[in-house]
Amino acid sequence: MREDVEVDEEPKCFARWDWEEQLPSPHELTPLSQALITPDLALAFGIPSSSSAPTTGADPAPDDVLRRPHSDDLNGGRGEEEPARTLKRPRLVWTPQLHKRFVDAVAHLGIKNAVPKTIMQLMGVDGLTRENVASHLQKYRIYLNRMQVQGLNPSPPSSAPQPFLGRMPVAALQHHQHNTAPLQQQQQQHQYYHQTHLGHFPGSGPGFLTRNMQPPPATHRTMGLVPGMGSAPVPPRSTAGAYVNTSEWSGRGDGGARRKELTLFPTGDD
DNA sequence: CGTGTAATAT
DNA sequence: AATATTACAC
Repeated sequence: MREDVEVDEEPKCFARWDWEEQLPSPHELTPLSQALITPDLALAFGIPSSSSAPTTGADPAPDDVLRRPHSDDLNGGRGEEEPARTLKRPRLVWTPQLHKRFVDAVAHLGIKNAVPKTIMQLMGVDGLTRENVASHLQKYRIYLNRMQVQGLNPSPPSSAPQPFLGRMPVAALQHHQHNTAPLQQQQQQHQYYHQTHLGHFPGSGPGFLTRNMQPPPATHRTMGLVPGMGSAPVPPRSTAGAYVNTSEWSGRGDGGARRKELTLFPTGDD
């Protein structure tokens, strides 16, 4: 009597995420998304507060970057193209830069006020969902607790504190420290994506950076940096770009479980 | 409806 | 292993 337990295979309906096609009109989305942040705070973080884009005519047509070059049909020109709107996004890769922004946001909000939605808004990284932040926040809290307990615990045996993301030099246990960073301004949300099947890069040992290193050389523009300007102020915040990468978890004995990952690039000063 | 937490899934 | 997803309580 053995019931064959059917493991629901994940439908091959990924390969695209409509978040680049169906959304990013900053003024189109629900206005309540940005109402929870005080303009002061938003300004400090360089978040585009509402639809004010008085950028001195720097980006008249932001949509072109968002459009998907139809030339990416590695499919051969057939098959899946309208798999409904139930597409799964690739897993988010929490790069140190992205995590930095997360920690910054949490630190500036104060642990008490740091809730997923607000954190997400403060981070100002588009493509980032509330679930992403919530999941990360959960892990982050566990990490903070570990550190607290560890400090109060006489655990003598050389037990090195387990890092959060490889290294986590940032302590955000303190409450709101008002830090008004002299940010200049921001620009529109420019998403740069690049689909690739790079597998993994060589030359990396065990560690979280095994798979999220620098993006392929094709993905390092539209970072909002002023071209060769010594007086270039702070690079505009919000989103710099994103790319998709296929990586694997356990490369040995597991059969190579590969999945798509989404790596977002916040413009980091770090 | 949004959040916190634990359990579970991929 | 790192994230996602779910279930449930609040």
